[in-house]
Amino acid sequence: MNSRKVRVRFAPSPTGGLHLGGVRTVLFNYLFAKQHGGDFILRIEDTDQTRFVPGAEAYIFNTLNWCGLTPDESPVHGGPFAPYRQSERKASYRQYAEELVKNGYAYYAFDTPEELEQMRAQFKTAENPSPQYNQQIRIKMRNSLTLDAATVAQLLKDGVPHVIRIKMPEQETVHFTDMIRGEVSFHTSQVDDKVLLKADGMPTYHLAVVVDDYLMQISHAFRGEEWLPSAPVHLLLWKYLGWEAQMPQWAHLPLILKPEGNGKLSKRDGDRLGFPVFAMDWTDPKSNELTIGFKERGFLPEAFVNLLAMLGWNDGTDQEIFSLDELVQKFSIERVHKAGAKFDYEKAKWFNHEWIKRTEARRLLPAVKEILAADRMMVTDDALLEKIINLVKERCTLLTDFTQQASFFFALPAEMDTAAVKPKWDDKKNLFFTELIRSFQLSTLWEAAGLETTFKELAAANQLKPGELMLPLRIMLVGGKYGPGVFDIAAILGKEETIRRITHTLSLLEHA
RNA sequence: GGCCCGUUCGUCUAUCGGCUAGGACAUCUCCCUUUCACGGAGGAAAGACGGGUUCGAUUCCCGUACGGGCUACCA
Repeated sequence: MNSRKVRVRFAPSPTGGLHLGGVRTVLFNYLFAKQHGGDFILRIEDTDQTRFVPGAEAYIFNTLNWCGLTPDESPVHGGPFAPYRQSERKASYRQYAEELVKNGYAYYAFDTPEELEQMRAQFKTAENPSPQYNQQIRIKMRNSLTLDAATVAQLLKDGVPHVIRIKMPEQETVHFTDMIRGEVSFHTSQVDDKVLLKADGMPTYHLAVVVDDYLMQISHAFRGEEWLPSAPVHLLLWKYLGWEAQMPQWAHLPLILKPEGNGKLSKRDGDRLGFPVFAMDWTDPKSNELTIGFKERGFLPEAFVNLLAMLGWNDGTDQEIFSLDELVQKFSIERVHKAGAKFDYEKAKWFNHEWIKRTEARRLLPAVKEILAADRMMVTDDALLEKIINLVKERCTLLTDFTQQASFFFALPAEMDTAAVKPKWDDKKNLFFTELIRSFQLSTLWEAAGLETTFKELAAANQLKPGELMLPLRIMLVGGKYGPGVFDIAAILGKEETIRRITHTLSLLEHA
């Protein structure tokens, strides 16, 4: 259809943490671009100066970096179409708005916020709870359509605050082909006269997105479904500005919904239901309130990207685990679902579990080290840690699970679940372990299989079932009813430490 | 309210007119394991409703219902 270079953009407004749905939009943009050998541009849409949040832009970059979705062009990466922050492009928008006015596609409006409020109050009825600045209303307002030319000229000359609004045509049907939804159409009589240029001289999203997509030669525009209703405004702007031939192809992505059904997923749902919604931790600079992120919850970026991709897309087979590279290869926008998807945290965790299981210990090492360090466990022996990771990773759903699964290798268990053995504890068992200590002391070869043999032979000699003794040994070494095979643990702990822990617990049981 | 979009197991989804409607998560049963997991076997579980079109509809069309989005000088 068009053979020009694929250029896509993600255009967030830096007002806080990056929502999971936002990251998915990035992902689909990225996949599409990379698959077609195109460029992925990050453009910051900071046209609302009242919503500036310090740190939000840096957060976006950190998040993309963590996910491995690096832009080719952005405020920090630079590029041939700089600047990539709309606030820095402010000067370029007015001319286009003025051009629209000159050609009769837009008009000046001098209504104050109070007047607008008044208008809404005045026309508000039960049937029409939110009156719009549309074809019926605009003739009742103060704008260059109702005021005579001289008055308008004077107002302009006096520097009276005003906006520029698009003049929606009366009887037209605007339609386009959405890459996901197919044919979509709107009747212009139902669309209001959106503000294009604000009184502060900044463009609204509607103008900025069209101008910048044009200037930056964007070929495909992917965004959330919540933008669908304003699509006719954008379509018309492309046409009125004379750029129709260069208009990108649109794709409106389905929304990510709350687990229990009603509405799109929000940060609040995560807080309420106990799962992350933001990609990474976000601390609101005003309230200092911390919102947990997937990263800090213990998700691998590979898993995060994978689960996001599967929310609304599949390759038509039963495959569910995809690497980023694989996604780049197999992704197709046509296979993206139309309907919104309810977010299922259980399934999200499953993806992470799968990725932990299939990721090499060596690559898990830095993250695990960090997690243990957060628990005051400084591990210096990488080789040892790697061995431990391999031993326990299949029972870790989140990276943070390594705290429980691995820390007993490095420190005496903080809690000793002696209650689990005490009810069935007797002198016979006590004797057995005393003897076990002795034979462990004598053993020259310290490895799992050998220890198990020693253990079982000794049990037989004492006429005890090994099964009755395994749990006590586990408690002695681990502190609780979890962890990998006991003899594997003993092998890693080493002779001295193993004996020390058995002795220690024995005395605990005696004095309890 | 208006406009727009959507609708297959509880959840994510496969199906592109003829299927015993498949898979995954969760759930249940069993096996493995005298910890917790992993793994294995099996079970229960779905086409919103009503009309068409058709030899035949989950699949195409139209209504209805339900769900969602938008309705700011926010994106």
